[in-house]
Amino acid sequence: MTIKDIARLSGYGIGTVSRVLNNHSDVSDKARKKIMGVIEESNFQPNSNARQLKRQAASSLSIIVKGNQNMLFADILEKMQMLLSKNGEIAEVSYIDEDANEVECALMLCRERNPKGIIFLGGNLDYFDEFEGIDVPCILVTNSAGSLNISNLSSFYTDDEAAAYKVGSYFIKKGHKKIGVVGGILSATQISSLRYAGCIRSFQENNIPFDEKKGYVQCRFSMEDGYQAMKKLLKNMPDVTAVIALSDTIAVGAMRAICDAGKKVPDDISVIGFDGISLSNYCIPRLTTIKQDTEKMAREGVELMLRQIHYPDEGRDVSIPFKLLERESVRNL
Amino acid sequence: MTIKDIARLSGYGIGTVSRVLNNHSDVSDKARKKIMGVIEESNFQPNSNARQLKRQAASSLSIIVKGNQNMLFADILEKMQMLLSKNGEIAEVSYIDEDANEVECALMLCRERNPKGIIFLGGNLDYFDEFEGIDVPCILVTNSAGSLNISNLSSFYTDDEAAAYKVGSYFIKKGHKKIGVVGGILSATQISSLRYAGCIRSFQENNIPFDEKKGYVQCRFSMEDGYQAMKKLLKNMPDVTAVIALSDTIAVGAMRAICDAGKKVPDDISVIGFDGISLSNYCIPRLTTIKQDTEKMAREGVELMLRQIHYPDEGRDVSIPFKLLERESVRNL
DNA sequence: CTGAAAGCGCTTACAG
DNA sequence: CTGAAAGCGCTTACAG
Repeated sequence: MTIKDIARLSGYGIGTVSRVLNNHSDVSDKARKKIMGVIEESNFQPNSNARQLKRQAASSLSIIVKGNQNMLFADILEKMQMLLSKNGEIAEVSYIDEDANEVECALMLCRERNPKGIIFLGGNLDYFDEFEGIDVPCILVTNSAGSLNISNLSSFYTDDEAAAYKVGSYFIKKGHKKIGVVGGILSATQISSLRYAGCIRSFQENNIPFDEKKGYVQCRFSMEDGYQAMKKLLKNMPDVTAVIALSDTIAVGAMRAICDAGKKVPDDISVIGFDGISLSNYCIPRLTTIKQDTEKMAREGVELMLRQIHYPDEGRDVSIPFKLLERESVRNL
Repeated sequence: MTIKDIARLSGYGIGTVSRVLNNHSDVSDKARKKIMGVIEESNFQPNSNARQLKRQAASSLSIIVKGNQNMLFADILEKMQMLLSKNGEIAEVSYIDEDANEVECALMLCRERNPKGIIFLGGNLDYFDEFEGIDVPCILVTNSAGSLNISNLSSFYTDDEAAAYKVGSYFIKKGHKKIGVVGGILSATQISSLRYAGCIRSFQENNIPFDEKKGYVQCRFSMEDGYQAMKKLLKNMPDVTAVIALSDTIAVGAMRAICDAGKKVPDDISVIGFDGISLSNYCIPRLTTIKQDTEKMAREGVELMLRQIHYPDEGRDVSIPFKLLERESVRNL
């Protein structure tokens, strides 16, 4: 069933059918009615490849999410889609692996789907040197792209270094001196490096001794990895009293490992996570964590995108305030 | 940059360029080399809309996932993608809302992307009466489509009724008599209805009194909803000793609510979940749950899809055995 | 082995 | 308000 069939069936030309399909105003009511009838009856749906090919015009937005299982991104995505649909925009979302190249993915999207704009949930700055092929407005969320200085690339991010510094300082203020860090593979993700750097700075400024070899166990962002990393940390530092987990997911795994080692959170070991995903408020004990303001990231990101679609604009690089949520997983020493 | 430019730049015709692009054998080495050089140099990428429009031939598989935050589906998806890529197949995945119409989505995909086959992760049988427009092989996972009798629709599922029956009976065998059920909105999801029916059957066969009005609190599949539902159940049935949560996510919320009410799992109240997602093994206490065999679902689903792509075949409706994982959230009464 | 041409299903000036 | 026609960027018989 093609537009030709509809034209034949309705007795009009394909041009008129196309106009009806695209809601143009210059069609007689009679023609519109007749054609609509045939379309509905035959359940016709225009071929979107032909449509895209012809109009070369952008139809929707694209969102690229790094990681299938990332609960933080799932949260932001949900909020963004709500805002977008409230503004009459549709977004196609593509999930890629946590380590995959998002810019390559964006390039492909540009060719195939021709989006009006692209939102990246998570990103690795290393990949962005191929960015020149992309000329629609882009927004990167949770990472800063400020250092790249690309005019059609904005970013909304949490200051991870400062957040981690706050976590470290908080532990120290609570009297902790034997602090360990689990999670994040430094070479792979900027977020980990930034958070780790913040931890280190807090230790140094407060003269807290820290043995990088023993006190820091790298791992991927999953519960199982957090679990294994914590077990290792417990071996490296049997007297550890406070653990900074570089994400909530890792923290949940770490708390389980602490429990399995016969210790209690926070009585024996205190734990703080990052992100503030929903789970952090339902685990037992409730996790003290850095809450990223996903609400604000989603809102400001979408607003800027909507604006830029219409009026090309300078890129922005906006740090979104975070908050340390004090809950049940930390005790005073 | 189009195929025409490449033809001009290389001194060959567009037909030859196209043949090189599609790896046809009937091209001279000289031409291939020259053209490849130009392609690489100019970083040319064929327009996939034109390609799709022309060849009308299926290129990849599609996977439709119902729910962004569904950790069970994320797990199955990951396994399927691994298997698919091992077999040289690529799958495009589309996420839709937990309540959205997956058949509508599939129909759109068929028009736009022309997939070789479609895999549904989750599905609502009510939507499948519009299925006739789809004629590629389809696989539905975690639901049974057997009752539909559609020849190009197979399903791999857990027998939810039997699983719930087993959970109910297990509690009863452990001496529990005051049993509550949280989660799942019966009118919205078949899975909930099936699981609930299994619970009821176990109660009836064992003469356990059950007041549907008080003992069953419906809720959506999230921790927050599980939390609220459990609070309500606690009010309805202050003497409840065992809770069947219709998913692990709900169970985690429920355990938190129990804890906030000053009670302990499993000492005061036992909890069992469904699905066996990763989290169920890291929460405190570890959750006793029905483990769906995602490994097997993924493997058998992908295998059948691969076979059907090549040799059209009858649909199958296969129940995948589940397992009750006995962990730490249940006690003997 | 190669090129010229038809055609995939649409949209949109253009002419009436 | 409407139709005939050009053309989006490809692929693939067809003819050589």
